[in-house]
Amino acid sequence: MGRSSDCKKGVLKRGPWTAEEDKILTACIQKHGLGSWRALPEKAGLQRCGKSCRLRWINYLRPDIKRGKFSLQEEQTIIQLHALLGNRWSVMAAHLPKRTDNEIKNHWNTHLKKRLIKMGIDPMTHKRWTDASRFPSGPGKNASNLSHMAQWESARLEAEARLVRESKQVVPNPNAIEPKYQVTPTSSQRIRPRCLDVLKAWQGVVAGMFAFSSQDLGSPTSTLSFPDGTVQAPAIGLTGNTYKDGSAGWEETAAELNGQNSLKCFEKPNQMQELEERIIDSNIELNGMTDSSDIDAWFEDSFKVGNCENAPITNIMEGFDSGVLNASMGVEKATEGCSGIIVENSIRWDSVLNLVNSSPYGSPVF
DNA sequence: AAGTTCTACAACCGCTCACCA
DNA sequence: GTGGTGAGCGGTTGTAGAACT
Repeated sequence: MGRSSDCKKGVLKRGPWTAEEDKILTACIQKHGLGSWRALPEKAGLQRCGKSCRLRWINYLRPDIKRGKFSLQEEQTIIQLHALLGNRWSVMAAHLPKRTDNEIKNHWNTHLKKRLIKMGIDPMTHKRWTDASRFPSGPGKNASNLSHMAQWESARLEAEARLVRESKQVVPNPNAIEPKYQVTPTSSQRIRPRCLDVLKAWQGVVAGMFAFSSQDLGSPTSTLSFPDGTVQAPAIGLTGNTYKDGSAGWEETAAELNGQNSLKCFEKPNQMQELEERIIDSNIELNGMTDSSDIDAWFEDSFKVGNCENAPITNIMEGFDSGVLNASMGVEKATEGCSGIIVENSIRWDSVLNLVNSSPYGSPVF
């Protein structure tokens, strides 16, 4: 199907937006709310197509956008999400509060992708180009992983489909803008899940791979320290977090855990309750790095060869039981897998790479 | 100082999907 | 069931400014 771009019709203005146009567009949206993008330019008196207005608003003018440099946490999250999701920028944006898909996409293409290439890592597969021996390639392991991956993918698709179904009944605002700008979506507006909860579950599982020692102060990766000290998990899209500039982040994500749509993929409510309580009670800790050379060094160091003898991937995947995502089990097993080891950055990133290698990326659904 | 190349990112384009008549 | 329409998504392009020669 498809249709021709309405931007081509007539003599509509194109190219960079002027401050005056921004002002007009913002004023119009403040006055009338978000309705039909197609009708908006005429309403506002702008010589732009609706599509252009939408893009300008979503990527630049929207009040809830955080601009500026990406934090290390954000970069880590992007890399991990990219490994899991591929180029699904909008889904990634849902996991990076106040960042737009366009911004994430640009940052990936201009920064992260290049850094990975520089380090000899294929940004598409997230595998090293050279040292293939580092990845177990025995048929048995592969078959095992594939089987688990199939389970995981099945569960993921099921949960995603369910969320989409449910989101059609509940009507959240898809734009996550300040209340004063919010409008009730029309029936024709598609409601997309703000955040795929199954990803949280995945991240919960992934969290088990990063049972960092509190002694590991050299890393900028934030960690969660649970009161009972049994499980530590990174704050990767899963929990509250604090950026190095002091601003709080991820509250929204944490808050979502309390929401009615949260973590429906967990069939056992007590598992989620436990996780939820731990998140709420957790102390967020961030080891900040401010110097860019430190950051580069860390980034490179993060991908240096290391090894965790008790490779957690298989264990984690075993946490999936017939499509039921048993995050708790995954965390425990993974934690156990590397217990007693002072986990260094290299090992941590090895885990990321290992995870990536076991991720369903590249399958038709991704 | 001038010309060239590189980089970052805003904006556009074409496609797909969901909704509706 | 079918086709038109609006909106969203991801890939790509255009361009301004920075860095380099």
